[in-house]
Amino acid sequence: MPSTPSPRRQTALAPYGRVKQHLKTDLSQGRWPPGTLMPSESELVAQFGVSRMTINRALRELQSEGLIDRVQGVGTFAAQLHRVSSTLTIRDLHEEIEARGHRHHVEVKLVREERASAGLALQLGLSLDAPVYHSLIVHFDNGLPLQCEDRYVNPAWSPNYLSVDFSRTTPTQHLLEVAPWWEAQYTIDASTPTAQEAELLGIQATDPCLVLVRRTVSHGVAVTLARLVHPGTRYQLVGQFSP
Amino acid sequence: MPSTPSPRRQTALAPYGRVKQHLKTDLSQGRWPPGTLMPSESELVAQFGVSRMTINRALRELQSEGLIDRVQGVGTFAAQLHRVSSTLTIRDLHEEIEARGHRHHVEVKLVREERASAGLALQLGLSLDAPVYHSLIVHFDNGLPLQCEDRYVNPAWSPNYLSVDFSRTTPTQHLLEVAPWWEAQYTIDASTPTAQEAELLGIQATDPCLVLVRRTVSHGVAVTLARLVHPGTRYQLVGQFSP
DNA sequence: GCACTCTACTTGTCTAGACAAGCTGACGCA
DNA sequence: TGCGTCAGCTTGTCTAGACAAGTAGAGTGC
Repeated sequence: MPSTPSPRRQTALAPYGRVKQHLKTDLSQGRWPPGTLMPSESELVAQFGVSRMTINRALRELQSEGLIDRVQGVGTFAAQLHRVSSTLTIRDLHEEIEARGHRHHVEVKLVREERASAGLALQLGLSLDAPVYHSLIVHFDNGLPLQCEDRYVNPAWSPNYLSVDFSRTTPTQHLLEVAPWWEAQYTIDASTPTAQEAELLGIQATDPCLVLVRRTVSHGVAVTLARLVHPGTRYQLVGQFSP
Repeated sequence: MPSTPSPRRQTALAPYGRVKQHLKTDLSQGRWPPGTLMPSESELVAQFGVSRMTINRALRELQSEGLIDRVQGVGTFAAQLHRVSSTLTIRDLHEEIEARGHRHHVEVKLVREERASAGLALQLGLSLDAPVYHSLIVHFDNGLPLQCEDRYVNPAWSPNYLSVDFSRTTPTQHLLEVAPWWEAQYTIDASTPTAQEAELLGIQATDPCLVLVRRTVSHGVAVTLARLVHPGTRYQLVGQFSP
């Protein structure tokens, strides 16, 4: 996201940055309540003594940050702030654990070819009973099970998925290489683990778990469907946002 | 976020949009692997036959989307894609339920002034035993308890918090009015509810819950600390992202 | 009252040129 | 060899002007 740019340590901000900063401050102090018409570009040109392109860039970036709404032919308005969206960073678990200075290792419980069930075929865009790769891997943080990764992979994307050494490369890393470009939808909820998951994670079947289900699509073709189960007591998603 | 803009239904994209689209396509097809040097602005000017400002805008937006890295004096590089960040939209529960066409109502269990405990004082930036407002509200979706909202509010931000009619205005809405500008940190995890929460939500004390703890800060001053507990079987966070 | 047109204003975008700032490598000198 | 200088590249930004496209309101004619 285009944040107020290159601070230029101690030095004056670039003009467009000054304009942005000024408007941001005013907005945050309640001048122009949400929905209010703000000054037009030409008014700001006069006020700041810069060219219209400079004003325009400042306003365009504020718009991309969701702070203002602009309507061609009408004007610029302070944004309604009801939507609350946040960036949530989900890093590859291996990186995340190493970044914490902990030791990461995995146990590969299963890597094999299976036949797609009806639901799975639908999710991955395969035909019924088509071959599909299935892996079941448990990730450990300093020897403690942290994630149970149950993953189905579309063989079209990774024909050699079955022969990857997952003790060296996590499936996420591998798939990022074969499909560096993708989109994903995910759901997060809390539920209890399956009996197998409970056993693999070394927890009780009644212990709450944070379950993240993620479906990844690349160029319109499904790549993988993953169910990531974390013991609720050991794992937390963190993030931050502003309106 | 600045996505490829104004589609101009069926019409040709604006030149800067064409450049963006072209580069995006090439990037997604693996020309310029991550870290590779991409064409310079002047090369792109020659290639696309547009002015440098137009190329610059396209590149600047691609950069703000995290697709490329640019270094002054050196060049433009295809971005490393290991970081996976996503936008997660958390709307006001009232809006969310109404948007689903469901009926939303609340039961206010508690609204009162209390004295800040040590931990709470620290989180809200108050002194020990300072007055703090505490509300406990249960939100219902079509009559089914969906969220238990346990909230502490800094009286400095909302002196009349105790007299707000929360059956008409949710605390979120109210606080958005008194502090329209804020930042928040949150954690999401799965755990079991407290005995009180289980009772309020009509679930077993062993049922997994999705717990969202959010601390909101405005102008450097803590506004509120909220613990939102959802029955895991009834609530799901959804989102999507691309690298 | 109603529909139309026309004008003034808004944002959206592009251009050609300019200067600043930062990096790299070649060159020349001690 | 080692070091400093400098040319030539890069991106970062600003400018003044231009035209396009969209909107709202005033005025006009029926």
